[in-house]
Amino acid sequence: MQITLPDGSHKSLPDGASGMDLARSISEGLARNALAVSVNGETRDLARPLQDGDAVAILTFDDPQGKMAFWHSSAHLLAEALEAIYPGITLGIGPAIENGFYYDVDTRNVAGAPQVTADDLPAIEAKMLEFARRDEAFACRPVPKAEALAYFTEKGDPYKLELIDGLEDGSITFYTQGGFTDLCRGPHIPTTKPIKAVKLLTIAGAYWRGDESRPQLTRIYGVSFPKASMLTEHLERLELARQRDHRKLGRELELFMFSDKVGPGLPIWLPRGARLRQTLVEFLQREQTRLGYEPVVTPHIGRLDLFRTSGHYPYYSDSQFPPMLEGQKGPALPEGEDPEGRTHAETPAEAEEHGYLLKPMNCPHHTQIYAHKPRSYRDLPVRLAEFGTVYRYEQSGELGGLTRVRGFTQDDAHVFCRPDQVKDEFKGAIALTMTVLKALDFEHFTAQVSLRDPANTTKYIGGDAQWDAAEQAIREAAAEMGLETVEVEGEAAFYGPKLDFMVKDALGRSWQLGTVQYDNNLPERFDLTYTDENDEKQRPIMIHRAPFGSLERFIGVMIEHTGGNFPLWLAPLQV
RNA sequence: GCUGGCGUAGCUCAGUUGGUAGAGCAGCUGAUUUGUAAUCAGCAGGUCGGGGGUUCAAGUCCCUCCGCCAGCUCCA
Repeated sequence: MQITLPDGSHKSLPDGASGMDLARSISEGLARNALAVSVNGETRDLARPLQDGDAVAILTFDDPQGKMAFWHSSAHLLAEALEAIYPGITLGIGPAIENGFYYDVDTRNVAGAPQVTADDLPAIEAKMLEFARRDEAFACRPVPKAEALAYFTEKGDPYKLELIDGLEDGSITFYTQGGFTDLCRGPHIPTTKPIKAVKLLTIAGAYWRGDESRPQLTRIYGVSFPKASMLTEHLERLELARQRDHRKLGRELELFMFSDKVGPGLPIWLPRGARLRQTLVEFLQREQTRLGYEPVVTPHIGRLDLFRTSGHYPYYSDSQFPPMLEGQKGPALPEGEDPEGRTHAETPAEAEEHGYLLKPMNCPHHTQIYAHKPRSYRDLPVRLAEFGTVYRYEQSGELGGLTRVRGFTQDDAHVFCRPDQVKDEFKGAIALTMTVLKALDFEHFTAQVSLRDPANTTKYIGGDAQWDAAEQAIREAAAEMGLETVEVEGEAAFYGPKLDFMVKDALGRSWQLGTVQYDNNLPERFDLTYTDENDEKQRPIMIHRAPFGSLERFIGVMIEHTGGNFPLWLAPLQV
């Protein structure tokens, strides 16, 4: 049969040839830089014979699908090399990711139970390249479930068995290259040959299936390219990114510091950093004043009762600094979970405790400002803004630079409004956030709408109708502001859906900056009301919003975004 | 919190098989006034993250805390 390729050239294949055959023939030199083919847009399951009318595309490394197939194939190559060097090693999963690939492995059953360390990586790379040069095909074959189980039982690989257990019989495929066979859906490049340059970058622990209670595997991260020069460029880009790391620039530009004596995750602003920060604050304050926000100021601590009412104490004790108790110290907190995934319910002894808590957020305080006098529907929306410093006891392993800290200042505001004002308030908050990002030259950010988990609606408070309305209001507000969003189910807070702005740092890690959140929980808990036009009490909706998110994280990301070359109006050191 | 790596002057680093700490830059003093970070000379600066142990002797070995980094888990 005659295949017409996208570049207009023709290729003869025997009748009944499959997509795999085509891929194989292309890799033999028909098309330059070809890595893979897709048939009708699909890169998997190419075993089917090609038919007239099939749309065939040749994928190169520049095509996202081609790149993914390339990296995924590199992950298999990594596994093959590891098996060769560490006989008896057991394998978890090995996918392609945004910037390369990884494989999770367990060396417990290897003779001597060696740890794979960074020193071992060059030898593994060498082995991968050695295998790659053999030009082995990535051969796909469907396997009945029973046979798949038998294969990995024989091989002694519990992780693969667990994976197969969760698969439908008939949907299982194996990929084999050389002497290595893996459970895999594909897609892969036709042969190992194009993998010309490999760099294994880091090694880290990762829980099996992301579950803290399961064994921790060794995860080996790497990248690979079809040309050595591409790897060199990639590594140079990584190095440039490291030069922009805000922790490095923050020290060199004398913007902020940390002190072991003060404590981990507690940034200290140096004169230049404080000046920069102050300029940002003044900028946002001006914008907010124009938009009808009213500044308020509240203390850094509050009574335990305030946080009992808000629900933050003691449920989230794990992520808070311990309370300052008056009188006797309270009992140790018991283990346990409640349906909302909170740490534990309050014991009678704890309910008797009196004392104060460093505020983990500003909202409970702000509810008291709203509640200090009767509110009319004519007063709404009430917009209370505060640059409020909050304290959260983040896990030690999570701290890093300015992007994840234990004490930080939110450019917080809470809007108390009527249900019919929700959409407009979201629009206002989105507009403000976009204004801020634009003023600071952030062009590339994403926005995520976090919705309920449809599979588990019981953990959310409030009725379906209210949720539907809130989710719809956010969607419409974003659409009307021209904001492109990605919707993610199951990411909503238990008290309401939210909209988050995300940006990436120098190392490609995604951070949430600005946020707009719908809340029907705190108004209920604090029994907030307003009087409507019929002289009846109504419950306001509360909207939390922070265009920067936190000053610390925002400035951290901004340092990396600008490489320290701030817009002139922000530069702390002027000529 | 977990796995792994790391922790020597303000910064970047060197310190060989354990024998009582070095360099460059920055700083200070003096000289030089010279066309784009990087002139010359001199000086100062470290209880080698903290504590404990082994040893005649520890930056170097062991234990234990603390902190930093990568990833995982988490992120109200």
